[in-house]
Amino acid sequence: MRISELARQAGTTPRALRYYEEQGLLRPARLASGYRHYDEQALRTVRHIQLLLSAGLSTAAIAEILPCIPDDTTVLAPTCPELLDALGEEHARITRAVEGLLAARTILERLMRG
DNA sequence: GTTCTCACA
DNA sequence: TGTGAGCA
Repeated sequence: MRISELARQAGTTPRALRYYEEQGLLRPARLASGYRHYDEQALRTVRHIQLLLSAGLSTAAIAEILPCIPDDTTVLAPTCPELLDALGEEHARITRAVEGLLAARTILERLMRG
């Protein structure tokens, strides 16, 4: 399928798909016309990308994690043990971010109480 | 009509 | 990431 079709099925925009490619997250084939060509697998990959982005991961981190996710799975399988360290860092980063937000919320609550 | 690349305030 | 230009 072409870029607009994949974008439609994935609920995103062609712009975003080109960006993913630029970041090394997708490698669509090229038609003689120069148009990008995506297979059905691309849709699953895009969904994985969106899931990881929603988890707050950087495109760089996603580029490393993506190849460790089986093509046909919705769940993130621990196929690459060596990746656990990197994921642990992301987890720690998110934990720090959450703590920061909780602190910010506490300050706002105090301000609102007057 | 659709996609491509490149550039931008 | 959006938008527009200028092509093919």
